[in-house]
Amino acid sequence: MTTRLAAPARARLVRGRSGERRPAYDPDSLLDVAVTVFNERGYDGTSMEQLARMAGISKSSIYHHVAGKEALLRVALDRALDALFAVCEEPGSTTGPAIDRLRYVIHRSIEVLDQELPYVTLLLRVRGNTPTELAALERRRAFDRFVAKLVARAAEDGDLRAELDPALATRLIFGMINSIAEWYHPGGELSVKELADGVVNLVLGESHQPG
Amino acid sequence: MTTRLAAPARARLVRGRSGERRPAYDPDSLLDVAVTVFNERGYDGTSMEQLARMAGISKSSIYHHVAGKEALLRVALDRALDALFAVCEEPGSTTGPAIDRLRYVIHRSIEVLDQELPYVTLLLRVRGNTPTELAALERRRAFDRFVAKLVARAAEDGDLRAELDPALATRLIFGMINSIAEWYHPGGELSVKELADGVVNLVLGESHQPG
DNA sequence: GTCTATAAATTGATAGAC
DNA sequence: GTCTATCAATTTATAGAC
Repeated sequence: MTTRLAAPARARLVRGRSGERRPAYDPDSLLDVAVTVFNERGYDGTSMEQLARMAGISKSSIYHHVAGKEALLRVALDRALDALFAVCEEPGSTTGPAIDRLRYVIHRSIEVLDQELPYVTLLLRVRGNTPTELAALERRRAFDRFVAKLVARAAEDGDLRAELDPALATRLIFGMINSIAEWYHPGGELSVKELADGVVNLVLGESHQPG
Repeated sequence: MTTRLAAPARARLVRGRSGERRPAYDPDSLLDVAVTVFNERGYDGTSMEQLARMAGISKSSIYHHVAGKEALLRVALDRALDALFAVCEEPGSTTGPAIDRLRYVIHRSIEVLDQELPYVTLLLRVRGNTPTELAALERRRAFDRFVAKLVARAAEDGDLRAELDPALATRLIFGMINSIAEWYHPGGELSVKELADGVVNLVLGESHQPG
């Protein structure tokens, strides 16, 4: 399945809603294209030439919008990481019993996956080949540590069904959550709520999220 | 963590156990090196030059052993897929109640992950950029279908704890299993048995594998 | 079975016109 | 903001000596 992106028309002048002409490409729409192609072919497997073809502009035009290929990657990865860390700041993640916080973070993480799927998918595939990728991996590890603490506290409270080492449980649970990016399609038959409830049900033995 | 592989000595003549001289490189040991580097930097992110440096031989020497970069990938992916399909043929996967077969396949899949970790890891990261990769993805889907049938039958028998759609359960469970490749180290503190029991415990609600 | 040298194509990125 | 033309470096792969 090769996604066909912007027809050349998209790169040309477009009529705005009041009829004015405006440039078709801002950095954001270019980012959308780039992330889609990166996810399809892998970051290293994508050339600027391919990127340009999919965006419907020439290779050199891309450099008018962004500093280079790695800058595109950095912005994309930060978008995913910012969304994940925002969840950690929400009241549901910082107040109440650890097991409830954990359920909340699992639910919200899956919602972030739904809302920012291409960006999170890209993040999950980063290997650490460049400074940009290493920085992203370090931020991702910080998120993992936040969740691991919740799991450990829920285990101390005796609220985890499975008798599992908390660190192992964290890895397995978030391994499951992250794997969703490989097949989930937002807006499809399976709703985010069904999906999140299913995961919580499977790993924590509860059917519904309170609230 | 940049793995340091073969010292140059490895590429030179080596004394066999009876003192005879023999060439240091056969296709198999080259494959081991290649798969390690592919997993570290990604297949597309690895050049033949880097491969040669890690193997301790020159770039052109590699072409004496294999047809090219993609041939190395194909052999590696087949090794992982052959190991997974072998599990499907084992008696534990083909006889008895579906829930027992499922438990068996989960256990054995994790054992394959342990025994063939670099090869399975590489398989799990394939994106479909080349004919070789597409063929591997198709074989992988065939394995998924085999497991999905077991989950569906176990659900029909009423033997699945979670009230989940079988296809969804399959994806979540094997998403969890596959994610193990991202952090697991064979021969470390966590044994394969503990790991497999932990996964089965978490998703099927059982602590031990019979047998 | 290894090497050096090199081919042929592709890569990320820049210069400068419109 | 887009383009063509181009660069320097890198990439996969081959030729041919030892």
